[in-house]
Amino acid sequence: MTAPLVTILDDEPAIRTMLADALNEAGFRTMTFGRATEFEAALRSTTPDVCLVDLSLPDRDGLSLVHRLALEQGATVIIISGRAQVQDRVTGLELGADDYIIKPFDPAEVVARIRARLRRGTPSPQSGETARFNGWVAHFDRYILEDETAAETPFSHAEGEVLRLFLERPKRLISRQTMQEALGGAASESFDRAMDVRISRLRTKLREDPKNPRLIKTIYGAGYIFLGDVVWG
Amino acid sequence: MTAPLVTILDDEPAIRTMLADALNEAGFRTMTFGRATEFEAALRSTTPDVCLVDLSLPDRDGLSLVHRLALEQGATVIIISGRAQVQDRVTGLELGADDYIIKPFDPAEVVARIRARLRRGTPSPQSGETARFNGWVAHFDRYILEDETAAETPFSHAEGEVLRLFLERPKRLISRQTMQEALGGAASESFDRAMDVRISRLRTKLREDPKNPRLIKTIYGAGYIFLGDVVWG
DNA sequence: TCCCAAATCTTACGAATTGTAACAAGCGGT
DNA sequence: ACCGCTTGTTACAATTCGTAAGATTTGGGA
Repeated sequence: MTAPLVTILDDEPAIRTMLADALNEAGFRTMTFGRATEFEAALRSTTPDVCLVDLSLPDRDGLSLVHRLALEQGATVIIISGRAQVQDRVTGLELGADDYIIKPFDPAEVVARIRARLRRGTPSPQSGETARFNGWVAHFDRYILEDETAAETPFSHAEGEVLRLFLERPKRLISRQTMQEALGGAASESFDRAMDVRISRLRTKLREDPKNPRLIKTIYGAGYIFLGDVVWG
Repeated sequence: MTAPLVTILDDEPAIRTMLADALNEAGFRTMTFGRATEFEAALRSTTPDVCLVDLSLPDRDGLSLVHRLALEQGATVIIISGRAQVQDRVTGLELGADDYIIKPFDPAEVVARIRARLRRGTPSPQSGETARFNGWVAHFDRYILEDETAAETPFSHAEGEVLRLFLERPKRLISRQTMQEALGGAASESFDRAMDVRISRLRTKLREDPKNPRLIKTIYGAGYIFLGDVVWG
């Protein structure tokens, strides 16, 4: 568990050292750059956990750099800028920045904001065609569930909807209401055991022990939680 | 693929409607609350994607609410506050908030910041899942209590709420009052043996000797004290 | 020490919620 | 039309959890 690496890209040396000092003090590793080209060169051999980027760079348009970093590389980007207009902040964030800090700033806040980003862990896999979880592989393109012995169990469309919902929000409470909406959407109000039946059938295919389900937990009066460790792809 | 749900908790109606309008305009679903108790009640049946919380609430300390939301429920929390000191922002972020926006704010920026959070995907609660104490391991993610022989005893949601409360404040008096509020939040009203029953059932699962409880001790006329040596993680 | 009222514990019961087997309707293929 | 599969509906079983009420404990006063 090495310390997270934070890169600092700013053309003012004073700001670079101020940030680097504060971050080192807080237990991070740091790398500083005065020009975008240096920074980009370094990116080829390192993957920072968080990139601090000043928008006013001499050699390159900061925003397009942010865009590339965030969208193409999936990096966590925090903009530091002297431009304080709301519109600047909005466009910065929309181009993919994770946060936008205005100069002058307090290093303590920068540290706190970096920590807040890191707490959430890095990127998030988005849903695709297959997902692995706890020995199972779900193939949504083939409507097949595969166990660790490669035995295949087909699942239906309705079951797949429920399963996908669970796999997209693992370890979070999914309320009955949101599940209703996500599925048929038709709010047939109180008389809807349909959802329960779908879940029951899915549980059977996942070979859940009715007395002690390990993957799909019921929270009485609230909803369900899917407890698998999901990896999409 | 329903629109993300954003909850707004603020005691000023003008701000609530301003935010709700902007967010609806931007394509989000919204729910607004003027008091923390209402909000907490709603949380039992819904899981918002992002929670906007104003720190200056009439009926509860906003920071502790943020802490609970962020750490225990793993929710994405954005603080909106009139307190502009750096120290306020740092503590807010350190307590688990994902962002901190200062009043007065521009709704467009709020929208942009919410989008930035959602882009990263909604995280699942990572920390605060298990706690060890006196030979037991409580798995809050699985709703299971494990003894030293690895035998598993499931516990219900209501029991888990009580257990979590104890494990968070070990060796400190927890008054009946605070326990009531921490649990259902339901008004202290008149007859509330419900809490006693929850505790009784929890004691049974922890195999407490009724004559001589070692973990959950009753302080006559005051409340309870949990005596275990708790290690979280 | 003994007694009593308040506080707390426990047990039983029931309303609400959830699980699931069985049946029926719908749909596509033969 | 028949068959097999999917999926909703219904009916009933199982679970959760609060309420009620009697049992037990506590602490103070006689």
